[in-house]
Amino acid sequence: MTANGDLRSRILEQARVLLLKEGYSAVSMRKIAKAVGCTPTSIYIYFDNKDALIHALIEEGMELLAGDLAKASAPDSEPRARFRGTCLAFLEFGIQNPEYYQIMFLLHPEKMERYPTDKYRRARRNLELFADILREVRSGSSFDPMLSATVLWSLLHGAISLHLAQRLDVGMPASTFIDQVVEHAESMLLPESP
Amino acid sequence: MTANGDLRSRILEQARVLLLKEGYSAVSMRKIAKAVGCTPTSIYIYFDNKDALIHALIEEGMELLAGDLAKASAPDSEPRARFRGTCLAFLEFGIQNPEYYQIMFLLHPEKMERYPTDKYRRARRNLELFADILREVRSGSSFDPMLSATVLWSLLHGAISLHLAQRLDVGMPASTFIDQVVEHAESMLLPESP
Amino acid sequence: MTANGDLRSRILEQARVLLLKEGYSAVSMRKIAKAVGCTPTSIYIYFDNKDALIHALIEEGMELLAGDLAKASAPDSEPRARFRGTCLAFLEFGIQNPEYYQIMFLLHPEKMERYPTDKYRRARRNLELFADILREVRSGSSFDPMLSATVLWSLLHGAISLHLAQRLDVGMPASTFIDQVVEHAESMLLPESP
Amino acid sequence: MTANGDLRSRILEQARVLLLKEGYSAVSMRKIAKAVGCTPTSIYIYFDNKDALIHALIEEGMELLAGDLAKASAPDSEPRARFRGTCLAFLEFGIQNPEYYQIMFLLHPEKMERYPTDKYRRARRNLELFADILREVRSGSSFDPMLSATVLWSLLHGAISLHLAQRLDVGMPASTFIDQVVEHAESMLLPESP
DNA sequence: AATGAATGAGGCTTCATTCAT
DNA sequence: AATGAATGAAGCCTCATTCAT
Repeated sequence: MTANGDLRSRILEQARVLLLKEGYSAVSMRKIAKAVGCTPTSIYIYFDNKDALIHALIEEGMELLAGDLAKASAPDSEPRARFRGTCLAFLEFGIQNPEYYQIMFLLHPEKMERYPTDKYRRARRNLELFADILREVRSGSSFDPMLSATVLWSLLHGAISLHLAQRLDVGMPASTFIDQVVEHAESMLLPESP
Repeated sequence: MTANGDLRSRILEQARVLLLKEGYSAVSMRKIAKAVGCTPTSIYIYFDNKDALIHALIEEGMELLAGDLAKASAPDSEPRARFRGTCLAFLEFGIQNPEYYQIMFLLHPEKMERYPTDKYRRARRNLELFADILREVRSGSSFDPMLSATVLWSLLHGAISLHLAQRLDVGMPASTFIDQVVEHAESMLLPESP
Repeated sequence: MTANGDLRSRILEQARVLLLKEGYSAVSMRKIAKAVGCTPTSIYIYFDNKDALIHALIEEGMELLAGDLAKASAPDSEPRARFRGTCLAFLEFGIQNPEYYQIMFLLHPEKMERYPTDKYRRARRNLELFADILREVRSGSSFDPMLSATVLWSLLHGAISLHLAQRLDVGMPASTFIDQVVEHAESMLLPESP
Repeated sequence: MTANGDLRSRILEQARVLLLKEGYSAVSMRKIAKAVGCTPTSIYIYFDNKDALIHALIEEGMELLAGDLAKASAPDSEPRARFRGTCLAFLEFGIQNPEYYQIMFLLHPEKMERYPTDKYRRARRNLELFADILREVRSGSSFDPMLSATVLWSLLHGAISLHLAQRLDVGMPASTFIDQVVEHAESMLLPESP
């Protein structure tokens, strides 16, 4: 029983694996159960329904992303470096964890009817983090930090989305693209270095 | 007799409506048929299968977008204005036609197995359009136009995606956000105007 | 129009091709129409329904088989040779024309509800042919020719059926098997040659 | 609660009944479910898919036939009697269990795509049984037992097939025909008894 | 804590056929 | 002589979920 973790976490794990391998619409209670080695019914012991399971997964992803971003934005470095580092951390989270990213940011709320709205507020915090960094790095100049953070988020989100949807030029390595995105983010938001 | 217009276009229309109201995964042959007021079988008179139907919709969307972009990028105006106009046109297309945008740019190719690859090339042309405009507006400076166009596309795509997913600050009017995105796009890609 | 025969015969031809390529249950009015290059509706001009089409095909097959058997049983040769030749002709008809053989002898009458019973009588004539040959070759001895012919038919039919169902030993060439069947037929029905 | 017996065997039973009444191609999951009194979905609890259901039926038939043949070929009788008895047992199995015989020997492998090949090997064993008996009864004479067994099988199979397809002379009682087949089998394969 | 049995709804698709033109 | 439009029935199968045990 304790051998390979408790059932709840094994369910989440296999759901994630399935998500990664076959995409959201191919994830079903049945398939998860088969992958885990239990019955579909057992899943309902730990999760009210399929949405609740997905939400738990989103929760996990949020935690992970929050950790990555916190590390990258730690105030022990020069502001511009923190800006770059945080952008990079976000981009890399999306590219390294496509299954989390998909359910966290690519799923339409229409599919998440039963998702308690307050959970979404958590995503807002990432925005505030970006706003904070921008405030610091552009101290003095007059601008709307939340608005700029939103635009920045758009850029990063768009870059990840296109990459995950495999709609980017196939010839270009991901790392090159990511670097370029960060560079453009800088020239978009940071004052020309002296 | 049932109503007006030929069945084929009514099918496409209702498919679009459903797409808009309930999202891609809720669009089914049965539901379309019910919305149109015909039998599912009838749909197969006009479309080989579900994918073909979706692809016809994509085609329509591509046509529409191409028209919008062509108008906006017409060479009868000053380069910077064309840059702004084209960005705006893309953003507005996405926001005004969420159902088209979704199937055109948000669907994973995994769901589009039967989509002929040459159709995807058409999407690439939009990228080239942006690259052309960038080349013109930044003539002289050394940079990779396709790469910058890709980053620009990421920004625009990200902005539309977040808007469509209703993940933007609810307080802010869409037009404000759009304007800000275009402005940021300028400062990201255009040389500081003297 | 006259270029590639009239529609009726082209329909029959393509039905036969389909039957051969994909088996009975894959033959549909739609597929035939597509293969012919006309609409399913057009088929109904020449055939009342699907069964009628199949019956026409059966008719064709009966004609062909009758021809083959008539040639093989022509009274210009020695009785034993005619016996051998006629058996061989039947076996070869089945193996060379699996599509005809299938609908002529392997389809259950339950699927042929609308088949006029008098058509089946035609098949009986083949039986009589065998009976005639047996009568001749075993002139004098007392036996029931029709009964023996029926048993002979069973042997030949069984051999063809197993071959067509690919249930025979894969290692053995068809011609070897056929020869053996004829030889066994002889020892089953013909008096030991002096 | 619905009735008696566990659902799995009731499904198999009704499938058999349908097979008998309406033929293979009329056997559908829906019809089986309706006959049993459950939903089509329930069938999938016990069988992975339609083929698996049919294969289970084939399995049952194989078991039955194997039992019949084993009893008939038991080495407690005189060789010639065993020969006769085994032929008779095969013929009677086919005539008494038309629904089993149909799926076991009359279905084309093309319709049995998902049928594991090793299951077919089981059918081959019947052939070996006949070969063994022939070896014994014709000890001494030089002949190919497997080949002769195959021809014998053709005869028996053909006889059953024609009977099941109702293509035999309607006037003749089945038992007469069967007896004649066995007698002819003897004169085909056994040395003239002194 | 977990299962086995069952379901109703719905997924895409193909069938033979008809009817007005 | 031929078609285009349409249909109702049916094909296999998967879904999330529930309920009694």
